[in-house]
Amino acid sequence: MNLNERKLQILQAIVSDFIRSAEPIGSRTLSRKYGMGISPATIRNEMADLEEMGFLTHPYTSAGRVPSTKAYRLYVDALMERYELTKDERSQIRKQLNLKTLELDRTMEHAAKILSELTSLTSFAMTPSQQEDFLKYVNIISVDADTVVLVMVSESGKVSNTTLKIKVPYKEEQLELLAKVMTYNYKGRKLTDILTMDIIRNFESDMEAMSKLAESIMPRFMNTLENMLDTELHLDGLMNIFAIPEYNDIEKAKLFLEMVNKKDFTDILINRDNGVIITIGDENTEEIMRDCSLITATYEIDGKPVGKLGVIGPIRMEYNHVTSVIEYMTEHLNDAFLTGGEEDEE
Amino acid sequence: MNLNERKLQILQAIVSDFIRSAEPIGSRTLSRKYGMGISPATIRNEMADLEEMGFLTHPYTSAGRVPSTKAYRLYVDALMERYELTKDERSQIRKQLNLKTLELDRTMEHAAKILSELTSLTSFAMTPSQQEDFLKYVNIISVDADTVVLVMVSESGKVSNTTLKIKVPYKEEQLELLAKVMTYNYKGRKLTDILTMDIIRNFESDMEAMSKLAESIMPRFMNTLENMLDTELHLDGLMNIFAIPEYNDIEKAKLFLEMVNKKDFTDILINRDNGVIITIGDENTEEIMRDCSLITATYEIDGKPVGKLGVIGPIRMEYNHVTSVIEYMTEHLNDAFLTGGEEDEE
DNA sequence: ATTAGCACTCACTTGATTAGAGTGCTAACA
DNA sequence: TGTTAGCACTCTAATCAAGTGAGTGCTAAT
Repeated sequence: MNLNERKLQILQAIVSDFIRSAEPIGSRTLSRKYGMGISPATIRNEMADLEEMGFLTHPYTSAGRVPSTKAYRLYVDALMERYELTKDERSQIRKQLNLKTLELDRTMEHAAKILSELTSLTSFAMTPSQQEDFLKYVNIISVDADTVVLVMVSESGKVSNTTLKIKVPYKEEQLELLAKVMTYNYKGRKLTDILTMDIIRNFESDMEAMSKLAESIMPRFMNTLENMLDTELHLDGLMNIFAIPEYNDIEKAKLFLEMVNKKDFTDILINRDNGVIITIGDENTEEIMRDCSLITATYEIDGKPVGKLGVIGPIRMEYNHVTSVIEYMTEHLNDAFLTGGEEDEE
Repeated sequence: MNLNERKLQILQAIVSDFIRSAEPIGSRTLSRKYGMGISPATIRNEMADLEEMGFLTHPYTSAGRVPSTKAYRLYVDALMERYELTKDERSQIRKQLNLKTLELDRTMEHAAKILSELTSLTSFAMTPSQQEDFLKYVNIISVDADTVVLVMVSESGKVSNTTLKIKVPYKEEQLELLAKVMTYNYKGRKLTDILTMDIIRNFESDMEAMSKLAESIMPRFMNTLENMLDTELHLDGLMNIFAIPEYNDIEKAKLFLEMVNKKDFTDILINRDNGVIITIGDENTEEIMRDCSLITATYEIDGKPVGKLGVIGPIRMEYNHVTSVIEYMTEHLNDAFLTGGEEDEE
């Protein structure tokens, strides 16, 4: 038995109808709705075949048919027709991504927001991992008699700061000097290298006069450095889950929301391949995501893949629409980062 | 008709029972459970009185009684017995609040987390409004040929930074000088004043050589300054809502989650009085919060009330427990800020 | 190969019945 | 006069039976 043209047509109709309605669809309805010149009985026969081949299932004997993961996969790979973004959608994306700031964090926040608005799903955007980043500048600013702010800037422009109390007496000039020395020592080093460098010890002992001061600052310095390496995940459209019939069950909605808020979820995203990746239902290896579909895409800076964005929702999602939006967005993000916010003014 | 001792006792029993069980309670059950030596019939009579006085209601003729807002109010003001925190609870609070950092943001995040964990409710913590803050230091750091990071530190230790592209050519020394001039000009000024100062214009025209540079930086400087003035709200325990029977309805849970995520909610919190404030059900003026109770408290820095934290949940919440936790936390926060993170090490 | 016809299945709706918890009222009691 | 026992009554929630309708699978006719 093989998939002839008619079978594909029927399967296509079932999948796209089910994506819209979330209701199992029967032979009679299908025949009426998509009047393809064949009787319900014929459709029934074809459906039986498709079921045997694993593309359809039955919730119970006399319910309509429901597509299986395999059917969605075929649909995504071959059956679905490409969705052309409307003018409004395009302009909304361009407008919102038209970066006012070069700050990745805020841009990503925006990206997630647009994505969830356009797809009515839960979206996410990850800032890039900074593993390959270099330290650029360190400064220590005195705020108070015993309080200082430590500011670090990385090559990629990420800024991190931390406030701490100094328990040893110090002079402003000492801070300034220390900051200069730190900058001098660590400038151009990979953040990850600094964390493992012995240089810190040397440094501390070298500078007799300021060793106490350095001692009280270094642990926090390292700590903040570590934080700079963390990727950050922005979620948006969390509440969209409530509009989806599949999650019209309090328990399911809860599990979903807990899942995406867990750290595991970030890890899952980090470990996904680059490019636009769609995993449907039980194609997901993680047990908890078995009745979701996940679409992720990579965006690039200077042609290097650095962060990810995408959506997560029910298996029954509008794959064509969602992928179109995501593709358009990543292209536009890439551009935005390349041109470097040329349009930085009102 | 007035509230004699027995009526109060009965009311107290009803409220505390209902807080635990969420089920309307009848005379017979009450008599059995809290064996207060009077028969169900007598309790019924008293209940009828209490109902007439507006302390109890009936969901329908033959259901048990349910406390009204008025009853909760009386309960909170006079009836409930103080809850003593357990050793575990105390130590958990102290441990978690034992600030490793002096950063308000992170501390508040922690505070919200503890609060939601201990109360099983949705909690929040607000960073203080910076209206009374002063600018301390400005620096401009070159990251790239045409990219700079603007760093600002306020007296209170809040650090804000923003990255921007400079379209005019510049030298590192110019940046340094500009930063120095800006610091010199704005240091010690109230953030809000700087925003309205004419001084910017003067400054820009005074420094012929760098006016172009300044021009491209100033708008963003002002912008970031504005952001520094914003209060930030940390929410935690959002998912706790799903464990509460009152919100076992997908629609209600949704409304609740949307409410606390709206900006309005922050405004409501900002506008509340200082100290520990409890508003119960329809005591809340905001329509949307009519079937919630809100408990907020203020914490202080140097004896000055600056931020708020609290919980929001169903009217039927453990007021005694929650208020004890909140009180202990605010005290401890006050201390923590006063001593200034003395215990800043492992 | 396609289709009409038919018996059958199964979730869902509706209505009726019942059990149970609780109330309000009255009359008896201490 | 306050308290209590007794009783009729009310209302929800759970259970059950019957009916409805969309859908299926199979068979026989086209």
